[in-house]
Amino acid sequence: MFKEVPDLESLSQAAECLRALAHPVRLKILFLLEKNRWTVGELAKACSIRSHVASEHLRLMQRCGILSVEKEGQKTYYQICESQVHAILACMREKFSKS
Amino acid sequence: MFKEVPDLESLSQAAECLRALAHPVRLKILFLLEKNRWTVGELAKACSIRSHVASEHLRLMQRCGILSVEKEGQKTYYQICESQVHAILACMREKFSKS
DNA sequence: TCTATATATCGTACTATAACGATATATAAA
DNA sequence: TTTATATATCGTTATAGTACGATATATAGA
Repeated sequence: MFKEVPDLESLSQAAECLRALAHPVRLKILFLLEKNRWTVGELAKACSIRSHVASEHLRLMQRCGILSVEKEGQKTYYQICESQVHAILACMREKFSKS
Repeated sequence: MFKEVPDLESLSQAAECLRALAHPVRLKILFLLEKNRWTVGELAKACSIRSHVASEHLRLMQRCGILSVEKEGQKTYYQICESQVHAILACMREKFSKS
């Protein structure tokens, strides 16, 4: 099996996904979501940001298929629904974790 | 071994690296560099861009430690020097390749 | 030395992102 | 129904990223 370079359309989609990950707060959110789903408010508190800001980051990642949503009453739970994200988080952890 | 969330400094560095990948042309360049080193001009031609634009993309990726340079005469060869990049390219290929 | 080639850099204009306050909506509880 | 809580959206402003033409540098060959 020899590896081709993806076409421009695929490359653009891939770039869009990577841009969605490429923000310190969004990365933190993803690391928090690695094991469990969290609500907007919980994530906002954990990241020391206002919840409407968290909401915008979450919606951005949802739009490009990284996160999925579950509404329960007032609360909205977000979780990772794109399996490749775990591999990318693992790469980042390996390269940047200070241990 | 339990997984911690990286600190903000690490998250910012990680985000910077991901931003360096998150562009269709830069992704294409990286896919081309997957096996061999290429010159600026070769990459520019393969990506249908002017070589000074290629040069800027390459320098950007070099600055954050993704690419390394070898000058030989007039030519400048770039190559991937960050091993995690291969894993990320594999993720992108898996998700976006149309096969 | 002069010229061509390859690459890099600079200044500018354009576009995209991000953060913010204000406001809107939706649910729950009083 | 009124009020509080949780989340989402909007409009604005600030900042960062991108592409471009022009120009600079560095090497090779005539």
